[in-house]
Amino acid sequence: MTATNDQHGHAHGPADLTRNQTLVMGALDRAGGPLSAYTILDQLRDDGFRAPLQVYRALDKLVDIGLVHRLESLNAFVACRHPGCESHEMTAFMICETCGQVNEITDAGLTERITGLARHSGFRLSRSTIELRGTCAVCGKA
Amino acid sequence: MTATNDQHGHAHGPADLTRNQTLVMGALDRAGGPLSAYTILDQLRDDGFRAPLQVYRALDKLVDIGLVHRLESLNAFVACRHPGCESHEMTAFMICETCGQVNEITDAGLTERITGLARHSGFRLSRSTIELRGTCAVCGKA
DNA sequence: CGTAGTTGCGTAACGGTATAACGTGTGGCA
DNA sequence: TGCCACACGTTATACCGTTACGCAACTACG
Repeated sequence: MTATNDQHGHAHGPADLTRNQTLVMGALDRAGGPLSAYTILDQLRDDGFRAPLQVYRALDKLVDIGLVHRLESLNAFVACRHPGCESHEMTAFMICETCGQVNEITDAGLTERITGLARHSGFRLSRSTIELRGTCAVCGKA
Repeated sequence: MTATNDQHGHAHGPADLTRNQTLVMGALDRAGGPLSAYTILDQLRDDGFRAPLQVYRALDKLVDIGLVHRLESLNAFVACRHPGCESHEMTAFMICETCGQVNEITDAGLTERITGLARHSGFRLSRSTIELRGTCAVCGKA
């Protein structure tokens, strides 16, 4: 296990993950695409994971930190492509229904349009889910 | 138009719903807001509904026709506010986390922005999920 | 020191969401 | 007549997520 994942550490920073959080993050990084919580659980049996809650607790924290996104339309989770960036509240995803590839995008114009719509209605925005389904360029060629 | 899907006879138009579909649609209309499939099931026990599949089959069809939307972030379903309009592939929802009110909106600028993003990536769009969470104007005043 | 508060962890049990697999009946049509 | 497509009913099961409980470790503070 990596040296910096610890319960006793006090570093502020994204590297400040517990063992379970590190394991879940690793599973998502290895996958390079969306995984369901139960798939993650299965992949971490050998590391001592036994119950869904171990996965969900880690995921909750990782989403909170901004290292992971939840895809509502898939009931799945995916590692953030550009962690460290800010606007995790307004991220859009293009999900290819053929190959399963997920493309994460943040577009200033889109963000502006949506915040404008909300403001216009007097709606105070806390988070947004924007998931586009279809066929990616590669699969579309076939 | 190939088939009538009404076992009792007449064959025209969007009002061409089966008994189960009509009952489910009625439940959603009465509610005036999102309902989970199991809530619908409970409400239709007296009409002979006994199993989730009866609800899900009706919902699938209603969503297909465009009379009902699915809210992915709530695992719930809501009657379309303006049935008959076309762009059901690009509808956005503002969901108040305080009162549960759902506001359905279609904005030409937003639609254009998103189709533009997709086109730019060579992504062929089939459907979209746009769900904004937050606090509505009424609840925000309190 | 002791005690209380906080956080993460492990386990069991459960509840909510959705589908698979099977069989029935009906109407349309070659 | 046989075949097909469609809606329906029922049982069982899979998948997703949470509640509730208790334990251990660290922190803060008197």
